[in-house]
Amino acid sequence: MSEATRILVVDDDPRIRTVVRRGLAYEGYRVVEAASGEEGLEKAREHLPALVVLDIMMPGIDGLEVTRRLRSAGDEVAILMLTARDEVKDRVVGLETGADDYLVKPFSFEELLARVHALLRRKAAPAGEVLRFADLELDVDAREAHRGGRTIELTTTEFNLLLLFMRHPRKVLTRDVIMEHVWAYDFEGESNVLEVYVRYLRGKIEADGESRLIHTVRGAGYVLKE
Amino acid sequence: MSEATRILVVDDDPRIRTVVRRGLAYEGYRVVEAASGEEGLEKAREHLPALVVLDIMMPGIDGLEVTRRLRSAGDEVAILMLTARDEVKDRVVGLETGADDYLVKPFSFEELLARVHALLRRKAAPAGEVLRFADLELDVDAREAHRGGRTIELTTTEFNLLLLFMRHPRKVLTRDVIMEHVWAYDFEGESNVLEVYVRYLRGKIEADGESRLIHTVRGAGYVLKE
DNA sequence: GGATCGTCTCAGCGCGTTCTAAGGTTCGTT
DNA sequence: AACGAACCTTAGAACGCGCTGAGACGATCC
Repeated sequence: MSEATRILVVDDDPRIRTVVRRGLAYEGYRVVEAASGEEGLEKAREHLPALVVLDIMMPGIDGLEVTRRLRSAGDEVAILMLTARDEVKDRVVGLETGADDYLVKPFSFEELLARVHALLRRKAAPAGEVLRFADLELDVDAREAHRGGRTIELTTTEFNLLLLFMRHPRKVLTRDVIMEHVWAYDFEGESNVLEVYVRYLRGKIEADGESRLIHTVRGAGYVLKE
Repeated sequence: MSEATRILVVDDDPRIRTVVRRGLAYEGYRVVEAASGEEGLEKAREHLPALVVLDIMMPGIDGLEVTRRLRSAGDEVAILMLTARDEVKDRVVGLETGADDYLVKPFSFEELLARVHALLRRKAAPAGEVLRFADLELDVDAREAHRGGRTIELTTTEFNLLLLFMRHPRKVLTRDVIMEHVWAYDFEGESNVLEVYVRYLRGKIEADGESRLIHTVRGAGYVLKE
């Protein structure tokens, strides 16, 4: 993506959060923090991170429950679980619940970074990935789309935008979220680039009499749905 | 692959060896066992495995030393290290020594299998002698290409670049990826070597009225496709 | 020492991509 | 129905990416 990958760090221990935040920020990631499971779920919805570093042991909603809720909401975000105890059971339960990998505390930052890289490579850009929605396909490797038997070439911005939609189908994406992900704008600078690019995309993927896929939600943003 | 992938399991604990051997054999791998570091080095030389599952704690030559010797002998085999103690230092030293990944004992077989798969995917080095794409052939041994009945001589850099494309057809390779693979740059300074070499390649493999094979993807990189 | 080959730098330019801006259209609210 | 806000559409300006040709530099061979 044009902008730095977002990572959400959920841990009730502020020291862990700080270490992880600083290290990942130094590596060029955009880091969002949450001090509890509740806050984690909220921030995940708000920022659409590519990966969540999630402590398993937390008061209130613990890491396992956060994972369960994210997954049952259809969120496929990469989850790296931090387990305090070194017990097979914990790790297995974590993976069964829907986490993608785990790391046993205490860990060095280098270990965390290695797992983060591996996960992002595996999850965010798996080889041969083809995203599908309705009769629309997005070939991530080739950076091209397919619909109605034709191949659709996309520019970088068009691709990034469509990728965001395809990764969050049926979910209303607000203007702010889209702008942050595709254009890296922190600030609304009064621009209609987004509308222009939605039009470009529609022109390419909704040719002729094909059904509309990118719908406008007035006052909110856009959704990918039938 | 024409033959089953070979995996060498080095551990002084026969129970571990048995569990791992049975599981991996069930998955279709050819498993070779060794009960000590010395035997491990010997079997590695003899069988040229694609991956070594290596216990770190062994009497005599331990896992770290085995790794060191393999690496200093130029062996790039994938190494998955088994560490008994859950101490950061052990794991980090293991990775620094040249291991590719580690697993903390006790582990479930599923965990082991996941790591083995990931490692093989990452490290696998397909040594095809002649790569083909469309009407273009790349003879890896002779380091020359063929198209339209003629033989195309390539310089080292041209060959490496074309090899990368041929190994990832129809996949957009970003500038960074190409630079890392072909030039091993940390890309500090801006350079357009890549563009220059793409031009050289195009000049050689897309002579006259032949169709374009290396396509530019503006803002991203290049793709090999029809 | 000269010639050839391979690698890489540099600067100018063309053109695709991105974005702005202005006017038009639709929608929701009253 | 009327109004303003939100969104759509279009054209074209501005930007910068990638292409190109020339040549500097070092290595190798004669």
